[in-house]
Amino acid sequence: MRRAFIEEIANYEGQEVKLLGWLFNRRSKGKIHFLIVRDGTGFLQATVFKGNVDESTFREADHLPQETALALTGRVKADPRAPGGYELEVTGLEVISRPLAEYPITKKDHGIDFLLDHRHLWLRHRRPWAVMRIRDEIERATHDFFAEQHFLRFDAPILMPTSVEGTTELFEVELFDGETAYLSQSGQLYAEAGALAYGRVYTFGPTFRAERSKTRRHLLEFWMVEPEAAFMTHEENIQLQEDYVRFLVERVLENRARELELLGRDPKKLEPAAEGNYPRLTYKEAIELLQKIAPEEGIEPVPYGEDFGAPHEAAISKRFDRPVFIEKYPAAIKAFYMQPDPENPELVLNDDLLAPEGYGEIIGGSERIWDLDLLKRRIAERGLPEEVYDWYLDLRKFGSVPHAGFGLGLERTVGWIAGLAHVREAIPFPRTYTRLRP
RNA sequence: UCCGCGGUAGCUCAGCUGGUAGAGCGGUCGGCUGUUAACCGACUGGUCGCAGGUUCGAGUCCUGCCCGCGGAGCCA
Repeated sequence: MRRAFIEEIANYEGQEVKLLGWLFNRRSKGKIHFLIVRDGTGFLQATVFKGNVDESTFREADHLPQETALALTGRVKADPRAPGGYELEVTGLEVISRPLAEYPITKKDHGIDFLLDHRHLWLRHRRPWAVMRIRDEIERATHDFFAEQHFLRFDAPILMPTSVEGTTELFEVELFDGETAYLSQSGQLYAEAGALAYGRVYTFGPTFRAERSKTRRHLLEFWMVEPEAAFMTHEENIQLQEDYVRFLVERVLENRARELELLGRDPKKLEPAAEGNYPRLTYKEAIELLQKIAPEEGIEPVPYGEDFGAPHEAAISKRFDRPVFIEKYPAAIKAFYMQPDPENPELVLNDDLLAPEGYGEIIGGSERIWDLDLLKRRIAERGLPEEVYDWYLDLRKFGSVPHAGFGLGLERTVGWIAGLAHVREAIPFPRTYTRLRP
């Protein structure tokens, strides 16, 4: 008999199949027991009728605890009364293992703290299931997109000798003989080496920030996609970002509609982002917009020359139905490696992409300085130690070309697309300021 | 680090002006041939975050501490 996966159960209508999974919920109506079974690819209602199975199996089916591991056999039936439209009419039931204790996650409400304490089990439930399937789709779409665009997957190291930008706090790791290394906060500098070696590369890996952040947008450990391309200009960089984000949203709408529905995420809110034509504001225009809307939004306007806070980003992104670019920030408030704007050297050729509905920044990108002398000058101006950038400066000595790239925060992107209230649900085991376990 | 809120049964919570701690869910048993977080009945359940204080008496009032949640800053 064929083993069926719930994801494809419609293909087996009328056939006898075998299902391997776990008991998720159980309801009984006396002579019919309804078993809700999950197999990882989905959730399916199985019906056990008195008379279809022997007496002892029928009795046992009414007493199985949640999370019993099961092998079921039966016929697949279409039935409008079944959630999802299909169910399994059970003819054989084998218990593979029984829970050894009372399962802690019940059908009713739980607080977020309790659920995160039991994250290893909570992952089995519907909501995390839907989120992880959306995350998987976004990761897969990322690889598909960049492969089509001639990008090489290029893995950056995680142990680093020093900070990339010299600003954010780093986690220290002790190596041998008391030497200190740091966990990567960005793979960008290495991606630049990759871009000059292979033309177009992207990194996809974990990133660490030792900040005492306690917000819905921050994790200590998160995943970042960092494409970097030789000969790419600021304009092309922005176009690439739009094409990429648009592709991600399209793919989720196409392949994960059921998961979005389960999460209560209205796909109509995502459709504009799948169309493209993302609006563009310069930093200066964004400051002016904030001055105009600050009173009605109940926020303080930002003086020219300062960076936006989270409430400002939210206020701007709320004005648009799709992601919005903000470009050309003052060089003074941005990283040392960003290329000056030829039209105004006080500005840099950078951009942030803000997700709509107040989800905030999901991308930060820029054209990089490719002139050796200018880069050295910027390193000196920021008081950064030139010797730790020796290999990075080499990239400007040998065949230097204009190049650009960006970083996309995976959990923030998943959070926005899935409509989550907090990024901690966008990763299997979130690491936050107050949580290291499980 | 700062601001705000909270900690009572395995879970989610109620507990008023101080008077011997309660509901729903879960679990167990029973009933029901179409349930949708099924429903109905019975049974099961407590170091009221910790320490000290006021009081005849503290879950409730006071002081200190611990832990968590939400937000800010930082950023993706």
